Amino acid sequence: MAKQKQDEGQAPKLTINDIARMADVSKKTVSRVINRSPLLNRETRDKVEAIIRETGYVPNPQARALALGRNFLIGLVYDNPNAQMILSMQRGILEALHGTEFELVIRPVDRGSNLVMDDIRGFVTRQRLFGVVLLPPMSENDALARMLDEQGCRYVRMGSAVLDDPEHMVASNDKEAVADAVRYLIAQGHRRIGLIAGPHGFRSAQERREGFEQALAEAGISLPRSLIADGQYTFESGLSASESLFDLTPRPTAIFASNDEMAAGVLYAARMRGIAVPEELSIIGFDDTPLTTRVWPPLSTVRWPIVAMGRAAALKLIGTAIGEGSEVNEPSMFSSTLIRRASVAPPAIS
Amino acid sequence: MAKQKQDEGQAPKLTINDIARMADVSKKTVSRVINRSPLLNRETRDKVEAIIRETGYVPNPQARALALGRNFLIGLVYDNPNAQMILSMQRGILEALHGTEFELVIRPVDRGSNLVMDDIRGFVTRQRLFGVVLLPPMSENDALARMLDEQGCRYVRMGSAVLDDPEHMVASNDKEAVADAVRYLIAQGHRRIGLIAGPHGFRSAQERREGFEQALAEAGISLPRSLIADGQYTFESGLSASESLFDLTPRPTAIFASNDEMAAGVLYAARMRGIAVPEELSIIGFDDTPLTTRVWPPLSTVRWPIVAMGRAAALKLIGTAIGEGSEVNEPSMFSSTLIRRASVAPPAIS
DNA sequence: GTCCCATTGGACACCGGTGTCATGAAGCAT
DNA sequence: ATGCTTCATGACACCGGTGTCCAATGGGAC
Repeated sequence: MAKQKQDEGQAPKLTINDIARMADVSKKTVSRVINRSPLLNRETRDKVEAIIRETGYVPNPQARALALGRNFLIGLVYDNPNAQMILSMQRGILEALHGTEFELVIRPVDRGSNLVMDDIRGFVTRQRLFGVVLLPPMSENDALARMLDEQGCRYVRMGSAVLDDPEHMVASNDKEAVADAVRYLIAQGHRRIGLIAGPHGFRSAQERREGFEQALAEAGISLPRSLIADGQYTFESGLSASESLFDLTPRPTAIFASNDEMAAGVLYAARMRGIAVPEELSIIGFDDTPLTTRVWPPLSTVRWPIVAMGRAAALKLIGTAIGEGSEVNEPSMFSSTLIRRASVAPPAIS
Repeated sequence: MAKQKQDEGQAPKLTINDIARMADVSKKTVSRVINRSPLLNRETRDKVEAIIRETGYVPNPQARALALGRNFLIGLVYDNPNAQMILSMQRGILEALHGTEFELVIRPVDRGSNLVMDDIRGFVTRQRLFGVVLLPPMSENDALARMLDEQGCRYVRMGSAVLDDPEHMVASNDKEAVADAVRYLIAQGHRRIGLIAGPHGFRSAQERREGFEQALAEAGISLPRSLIADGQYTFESGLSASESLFDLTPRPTAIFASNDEMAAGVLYAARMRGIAVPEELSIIGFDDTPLTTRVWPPLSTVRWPIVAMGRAAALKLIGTAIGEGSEVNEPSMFSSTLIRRASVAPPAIS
């Protein structure tokens, strides 16, 4: 059977012992070469390195992990409808991991389920993950953070929130960014501005709402409750939330949606009602997903540096591992910026 | 230092020896319990299981992998602009992996680079992956398949292609699905139908093109070369490809774009030119991404069962591992279906 | 009562690396 | 020439599981 496998042409896996034998040194010496130990004769090192290169030997990561008592797997935990965001995050994390021996293991979870906690616990303990990155809304769960601490699993939370714990948090200044966006609407002449808020319990939703309210307050514009509609960060919720805003008299001349999916919903709803964008209605979203440039007119939005934040999160995690005494100097707070596109114009003279 | 770590409240990791001591049996017996060995006294089993449950003991996967000579990591290799597709694929794979001890490790690669091959080789050998799922266009690389064979790494390719190797392939019938879509356009009365093809070298692009040509041939409609424009599966390429089709006289009354991104590009281009969709131009895309329902009018498209295909791919991979003699019976060929939305209408009477 | 077999559990080596410590050789001062 | 330190290397145990093989136990057939 074993022989048969060989016959299938599979390369027989080399071990450190094979290399040691070929180089006529002890396995420990080979181990020293692999780990760049400084107390090695240059000659010996070269000899062993040559053989490693020739044979294409790669140390077994499982054995290494076992001996070292830690492994090289980073987990990404998410529950989020925004595919583009998650993929960008994955990309950022992987950029940071590139060239290291870390790999990224992913785990989408179902926030709706009561078993999330157990699910994640199983995830980190079963594989003994080195660390995890938590995406919203998981990152807002403090019990989860405690559990990870207990399990001895490092973590970094991604959030659009206050920076209560820089070591474990990478955040963007959503509040200020939204305030900027709304100031822009006000500068264009809008006074009746609707908000489609994100789900209750999401810190990002709350931050964005506060930014919205702040900008209006600054300008001395009153904000009747009716101008705030609840959304769920989904296209459909944006669609139905707009309906209620459209029914108001007078109708708002601009709407800020707490994410792009909902902004697209607003645009779609406007189209169905025959409301011209941007002439009769200005729209601003949040996230700068590709969707914003696919629809007509392209949507103004707030862009946050997802990839850079993912990279920073990963570096925070592994920094403590590879950090040679140097502190982790990754920035923890990132700035979002307003992207101006054709979905905003001054309100029609009324 | 070690003590300090304890003080931080990290749960001390239990080993099989701890459990053995507590249960007053040998470690091998504990191992037997874990692996559900059938030749165990019921009493002993219960006793050990109780202790495992109480203590929350989880076997160290690295040690397990080392002893077993194989690990429990599945890789997903992709290079693809379609975020939604990749995420759906991840979801399908993870559904299949759920409840097993396998985890999913992801690796986006840059097809443009000459180092793709080395990159992937490094990926599978460094981590000694159990197997990988290859997404297009990686799945079309036969040299890659050979390399994986050599490395002793199982693989399953996802493709929209002929089923040359059911054991290693999960495919959808793109050709027939596209032919159906085009037949639908013909049935609506269209005779001048443009094609925006996918990138050269992509099997999916070729399949879709063949389906397109086949439907026209069936209907006895000639296809001048000018009605075929090249695209790159990106929104921008769809945009510019449409320009050349719009410049034709007479202008095509319908366009089939080989994916949704490009179809969205067509729609956008039409909007800029003031061409009404669907009155003056019908559009059909491919993939059924959420984008299709966000734009106006919603795009007709071809839906393929991504999640199910991902699940099938993963089951194929691990089936050989957990398969207790039972052959892997996952279907290898999946059907795509035409989704009719508002972007198609009979051509204007001309 | 004896023998044999089936059942159950344990001792031991092993997977492929790493840490600890000892050993031998070389370099230097005395 | 001797004694000491320094450097390079190797022997060996260990990480936490699993496979092999053998011993002990108990029950049934004779």
